[in-house]
Amino acid sequence: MGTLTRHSKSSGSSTNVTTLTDKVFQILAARIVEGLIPAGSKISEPELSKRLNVSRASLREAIGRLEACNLVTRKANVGARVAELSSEQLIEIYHVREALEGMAARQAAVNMSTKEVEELRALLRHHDEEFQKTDGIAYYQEGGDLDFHYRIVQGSYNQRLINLLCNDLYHQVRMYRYQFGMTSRRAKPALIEHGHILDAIADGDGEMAELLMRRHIRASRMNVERLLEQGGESSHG
Amino acid sequence: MGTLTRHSKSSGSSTNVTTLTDKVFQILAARIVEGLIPAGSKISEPELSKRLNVSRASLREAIGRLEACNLVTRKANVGARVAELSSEQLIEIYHVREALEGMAARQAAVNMSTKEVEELRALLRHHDEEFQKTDGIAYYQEGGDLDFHYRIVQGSYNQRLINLLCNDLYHQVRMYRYQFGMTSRRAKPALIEHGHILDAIADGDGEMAELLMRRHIRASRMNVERLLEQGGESSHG
DNA sequence: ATTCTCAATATTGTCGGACAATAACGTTGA
DNA sequence: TCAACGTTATTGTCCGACAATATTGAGAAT
Repeated sequence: MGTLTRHSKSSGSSTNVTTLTDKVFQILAARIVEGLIPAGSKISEPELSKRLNVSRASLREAIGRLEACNLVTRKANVGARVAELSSEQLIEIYHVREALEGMAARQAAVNMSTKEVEELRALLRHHDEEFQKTDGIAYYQEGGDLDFHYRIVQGSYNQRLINLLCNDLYHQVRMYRYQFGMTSRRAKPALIEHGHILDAIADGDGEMAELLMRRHIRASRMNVERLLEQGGESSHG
Repeated sequence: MGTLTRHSKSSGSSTNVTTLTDKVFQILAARIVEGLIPAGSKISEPELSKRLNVSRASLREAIGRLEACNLVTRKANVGARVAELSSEQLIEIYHVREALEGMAARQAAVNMSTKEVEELRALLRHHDEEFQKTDGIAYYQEGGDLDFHYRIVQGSYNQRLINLLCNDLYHQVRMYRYQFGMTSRRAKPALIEHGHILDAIADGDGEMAELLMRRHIRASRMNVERLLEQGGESSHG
């Protein structure tokens, strides 16, 4: 197990994963994000290439892309290690998200179709029902929240923005969630805020959409900062 | 010429360029940015590896990084081409810069040292003198403007922000400037705006710094949009 | 025993060659 | 003219090799 069937024709998979390097990248990215490969651990090229049954060349290209996504760090002649996640970096990412997703919301207000807005509204309704049913115990989150943000970003129709957020930052956001799984008591307020953001987008009010999105992410960041102060200097220096 | 002396010990070079792949990347990035390799042209691995005197493996890793910087685009089994620059993409980049550099200015207002602020002020004075001397003919720009923005970004001390802007976007910004060399009639207003941004930063007023920086970049974008409408649907579809 | 030095070892960076899969191209045939 | 086909070139991938460097461990000096 854990081995790649070489030259398999990506049978019915999801995204357009064509080359072997793509597959290796996706597999490793998933494992890193989900913590299956622990943070800080070394990535040995000889070992991994054997375990995945791919050549070192392909593996190295995949590692290169992991580095571009900040999922691993590399030092020349030493090798790659799974990225360590400090709380400082987490905060940095929140600041970047605030800026980038704020702009995404602004552009989504202009560029999203009414159909897309409707679908997103339906999604929020669904999330709300889920939330009522499980009564805040089981979180709609872990996908739900990111799903909303993801769609807003897509709705900006700004390809640069989409790449930055969906190909780079979201990997890391998910990684952080897996690590210290702070699903926050903010599930309900977040849901409400999502609704207001969507309202502004439906109105075509880009300025308001950006303002609300930024406030939303800022609140999330401050919540995390609070938790970090209180709870744990557990394992990150 | 154009050949790499293999295994040369990076004698007294500037940045920490250690591996061969690093050098190849830098060389190609520079050539692409400066238009020495024309936009849209194919990047042939056999040819380039011969001309640069490096192996295909090293070259491919370098190309991978170029792709991560959006300097080339790649299609599986087809190869890499130097990124085409449409006016739409240029506008997209401006939007991203507005968001990102606005945030950078906000954080710079908090994190820049008084010494750094002083140096930046001196730089602006120098730019102003240059501008007076050449009386708006020769532009202080092409470096001057980017230099200012670059320092603000550095002053944010947000590593994520720094990476995004300095490693990815600025390459492309410079590329666009080389291509349609729009040095804008906005040199003087830009200088004044830079001053005001710096004032806000010196005051530690992050909100104002962000607002001014965003307005500054927005004005630049609108200027470009105007030029694009007027001047040229020359060579980008 | 602790620390320093230096040699043995393992890993990375880089090379060259090889081959399959695919795309680009030119030729032939209708 | 245009479509089907075979040829060719390029990319994706593999393997094996070696130099440069980092890491480790053993032995020597204090």
